[in-house]
Amino acid sequence: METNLEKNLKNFNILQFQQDLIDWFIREQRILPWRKDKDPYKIWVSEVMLQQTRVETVIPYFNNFIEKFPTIEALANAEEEKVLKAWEGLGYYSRVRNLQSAVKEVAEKYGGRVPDDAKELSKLKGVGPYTKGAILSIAYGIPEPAVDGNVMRVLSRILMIEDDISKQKTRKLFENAVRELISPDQPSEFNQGLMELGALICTPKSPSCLLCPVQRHCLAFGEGLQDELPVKTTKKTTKTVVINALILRNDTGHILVQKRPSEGLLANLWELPNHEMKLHSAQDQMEQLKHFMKEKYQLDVTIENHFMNLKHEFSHLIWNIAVYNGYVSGSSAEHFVQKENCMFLPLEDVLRLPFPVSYRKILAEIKV
DNA sequence: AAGTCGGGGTA
DNA sequence: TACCCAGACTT
Repeated sequence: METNLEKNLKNFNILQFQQDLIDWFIREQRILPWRKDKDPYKIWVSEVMLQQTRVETVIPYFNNFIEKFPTIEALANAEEEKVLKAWEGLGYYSRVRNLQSAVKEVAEKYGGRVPDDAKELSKLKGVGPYTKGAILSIAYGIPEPAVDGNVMRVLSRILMIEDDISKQKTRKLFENAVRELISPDQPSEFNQGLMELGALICTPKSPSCLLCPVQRHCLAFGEGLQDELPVKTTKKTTKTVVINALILRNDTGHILVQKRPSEGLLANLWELPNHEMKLHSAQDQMEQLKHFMKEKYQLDVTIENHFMNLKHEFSHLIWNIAVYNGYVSGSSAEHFVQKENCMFLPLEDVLRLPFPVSYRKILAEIKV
């Protein structure tokens, strides 16, 4: 039984397509910091940073990260807190915790050399099908598919593939397509060419087909259907959570901060003491906050005033944060025990810790 | 297969 | 607003 993909590849000039794509990429590619050499470690770092993140956003983070952690050994031996600080603001923080964990494994098991084997790469934390293929093809010149969102969009148009790209299994279909198309001699340029084309020409909306170097190969353009592809179903459920947060000072003006749990949302980042508002409560917000501080920290706090409100949107969640100022007197605070994940610190020390963007915006408003 | 996990740029 | 971005992991 002939598949749809096989049918559409039948009259497809693969060699000419490779040459048109690769020639264009070599001619038009952007100058990017991770393209300066083929150090597998740097390629790896860049690929992890680029997951669900735009190139322009990544550039300064990449430069700073490589400056601080220039080698496998440097990252393997770094404190997690320093590593998270270098990732602060980039989002998806489990990426960098997985990266450091995997780098430690490479240092121990492979003598600090990034594996060039698909199975060994797949065992590393945070290295999925895309990142594995990107490292193999870009750093080692091995013809493996590296299918990301760009590649699925580009190839869905070129090959008229109408499968839903939001489905997990569809990626395998595109990997098979790439295996048919990829240049065995220049897999790095081929894979990067597909992604660069998706970023610069074959964009999600209003693709620049008149400028496209592979226009003559594109089945969707031939039919005028480029705007109908790719097929992607969307689902979005964003619930809103109301949060009370407290800037709590003690007699010396130090501020209470705590470290978030090691799993889940914003794992291992720091935050101000806070709790989720119970709606329909008889207590008002300030009463709930005072009660919460007594229950969790055994602190008798005085809420002074409302400081600011902040709305922070995640992909699937919205935080409405109401921030208050408060203080705790020495007599009430004297029994408080500083712990490594919960302590009073002077503001200058607080600012050295890694915070989510939402809390960093609050801290930025605090004067002295 | 569906849900979780950030943040910012763009139309 | 509603996508979308050089995805991976958990359930």
